[in-house]
Amino acid sequence: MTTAQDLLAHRLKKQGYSVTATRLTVFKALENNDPQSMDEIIKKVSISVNRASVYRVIDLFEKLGIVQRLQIGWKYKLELSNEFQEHHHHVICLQCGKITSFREPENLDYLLSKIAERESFVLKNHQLELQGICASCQIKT
Amino acid sequence: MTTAQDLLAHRLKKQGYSVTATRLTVFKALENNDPQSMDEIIKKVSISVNRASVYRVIDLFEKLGIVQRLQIGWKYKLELSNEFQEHHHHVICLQCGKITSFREPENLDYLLSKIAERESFVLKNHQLELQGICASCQIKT
DNA sequence: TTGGGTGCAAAGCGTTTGCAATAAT
DNA sequence: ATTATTGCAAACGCTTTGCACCCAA
Repeated sequence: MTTAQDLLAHRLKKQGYSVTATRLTVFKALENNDPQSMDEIIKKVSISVNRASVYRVIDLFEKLGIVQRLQIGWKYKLELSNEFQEHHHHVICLQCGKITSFREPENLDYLLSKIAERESFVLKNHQLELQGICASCQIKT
Repeated sequence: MTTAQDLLAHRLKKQGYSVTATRLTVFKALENNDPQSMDEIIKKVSISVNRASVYRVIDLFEKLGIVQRLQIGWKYKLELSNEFQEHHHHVICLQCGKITSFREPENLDYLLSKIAERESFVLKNHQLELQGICASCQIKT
């Protein structure tokens, strides 16, 4: 069985980067988690990893397509990319900031391929983000 | 005939804000333009408007739903929101950064309303952004 | 062994803020 | 006249960088 961490190690080596404790630690902080702010990640690993290194690791991970950033209101958050967890989208509550994930809607791919074709683009990636008011915030007011 | 600037003035007054030269200037810098970085806007109006004021105006505009921000790679860009120019989405070329707009795809609203319902969210807004390689960059390589 | 990776502290840069001057209603 | 708005310059906070040390291959 291949774990996500094996996949990470393989990916790093393939691109000529070392598999280090620092990189594994940051990866674990991201694994199986909702999108997190840089600050949350830094706090989570701060016992063993320096702030500057977190930035460097995230930079590298993004360059290698291991993490992706997501705009949540004014700030961005980070999460593992599609290869490391199933491709999905988000609904964000405008009131409490709660983030819920949902799977790729069925017809979306077809919809997007048509658009890309019309615009003469070769499609590489896409984001679909929804904002609204979540169930519990609807009750509150 | 009602121009976009009339609409802006009306919107400001309705919410209890003054219609000032500064706000009009920033608005004009945004009008009929592709998404711009904060820096581009600042440069464009710098003869008459101070940097700090641009930030304050953009803040206000965003709070009032007049502008929206858009994540383009690492940085964000700003453009007028749906009320001031037709609701639309973007395709961004990963190679040259060119941004092309396209209209709301036909079935998208229905698709999204179903998702929102399933997640018990009241839908308020959404973004759909595509990334790919544009026609002229496809030729280059 | 040796070149990439990391910690540390300092620098950089986009953004925000306090305050006095100015303009809008 | 009164209150909101703006310019200015300083402060702030997130992010990046230079350098010496350390560790993976």
